[in-house]
Amino acid sequence: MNLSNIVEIPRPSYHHGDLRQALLKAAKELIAEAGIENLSLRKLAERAGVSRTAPYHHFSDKNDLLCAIAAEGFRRRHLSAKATFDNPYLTQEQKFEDFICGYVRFAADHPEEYELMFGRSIWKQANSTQELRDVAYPCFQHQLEMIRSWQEGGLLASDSVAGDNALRTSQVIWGAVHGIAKLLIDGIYTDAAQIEEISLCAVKLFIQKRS
Amino acid sequence: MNLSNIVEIPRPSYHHGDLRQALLKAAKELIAEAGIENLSLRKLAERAGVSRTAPYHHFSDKNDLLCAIAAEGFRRRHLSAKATFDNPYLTQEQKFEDFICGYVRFAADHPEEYELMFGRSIWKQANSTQELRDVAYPCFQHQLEMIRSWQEGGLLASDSVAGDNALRTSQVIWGAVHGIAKLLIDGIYTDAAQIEEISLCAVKLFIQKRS
DNA sequence: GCCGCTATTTTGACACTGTCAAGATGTGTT
DNA sequence: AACACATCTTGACAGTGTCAAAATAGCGGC
Repeated sequence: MNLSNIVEIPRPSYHHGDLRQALLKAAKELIAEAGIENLSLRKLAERAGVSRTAPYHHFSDKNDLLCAIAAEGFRRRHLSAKATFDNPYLTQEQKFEDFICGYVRFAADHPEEYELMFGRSIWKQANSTQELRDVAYPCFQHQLEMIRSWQEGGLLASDSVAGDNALRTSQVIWGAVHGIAKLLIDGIYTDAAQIEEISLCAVKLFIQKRS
Repeated sequence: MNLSNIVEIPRPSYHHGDLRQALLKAAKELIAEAGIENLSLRKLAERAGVSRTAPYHHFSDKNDLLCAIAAEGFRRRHLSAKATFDNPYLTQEQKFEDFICGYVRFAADHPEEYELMFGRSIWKQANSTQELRDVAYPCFQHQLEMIRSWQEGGLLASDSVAGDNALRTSQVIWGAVHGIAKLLIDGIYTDAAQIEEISLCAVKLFIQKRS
């Protein structure tokens, strides 16, 4: 009945032509150029060629916009991690190594986006959007499943500890890559040249030794 | 010659009576109350009972002030870590466990201060004060020495890896506690109730297994 | 083809921020 | 008493996030 669906346009949009998407794109550019703390809604609006308050009809808040960008980052990371883990041609060890190294490299390659994804502002005090949580939690969950599988495969230790073992192990290993990434990004006592060495050292430390 | 040194006052100070110290104190209070991102120099000045721009005669910058507070945090943490490590009545294992648990507990107990110490703003792009670096680097160095000692004592693995082994191991372990602390503080996939369990799990994962 | 409804955008305004320049005020030294 | 200097205040500026009200554009129905 609807004659206008010959060409599929997700949102015809009245004035601008999908301002929401344009804003997200411009925001990512600005963040890549000058960092998150230098992103202002006004500069963003200007780059999108639109007035200061126009963004407020597509995002309730600055926080809302940041969450949307962060959600994209989680989607990308999740897909990438899944691809490696589901690759049937890789051994357990290779998958684990790729998880560690891939995680740190992801953060090092997109420092500003990573900072946004895990910077405190969007998670602290219930600032996180429903959308962000819907995207991020499956990502966390997937990490947990991978760890559990590596434990069952004997690659990672699974001595009895208090509480859920796989969860605890997952939190520690995630903490490790997260911490390494953060220290790297902030340039504290490390620099980009050591990424690979540190990641591989982490792999060695975590893998169950067998003599 | 100087008659006024009967009572030692570090800085007699003209009007206020050591405003610098008062500002640091007030700043720590405000941060503890409302978080770092809600600290403004104007509110700070008001609480200290002083005009908006008065702080600029004691700190060149907002960043300068933040660095000064962070430096205090590093001093405290350094002393605490040193005390445990130098305690002759503790075994290697106890010291290592205390290092891991103590680190995470420190962050969990003073989340705002920890966020300040390792929040990106003061380290990124050469924002760090000379004072801050002078305090923080010995702190980092001490961590490295502890790790090296635990490796030599056989508590931690020291398989040959690329580059300086103790340094790499130290970066990984520090990364782990740092990451765990960050995830905890930001409330990502964990909460305070799991601190001890996670820390102990980390200890178990890192300690060299002997069968 | 015109009218109204609603989605979209703009203009104006407010309170707040960090920081600078210039002036005022107190303190110690000569 | 007079000067130099440390300290603090007032005024100002550009920038920020966000709200309220007005303007504009596109769609349906008549």
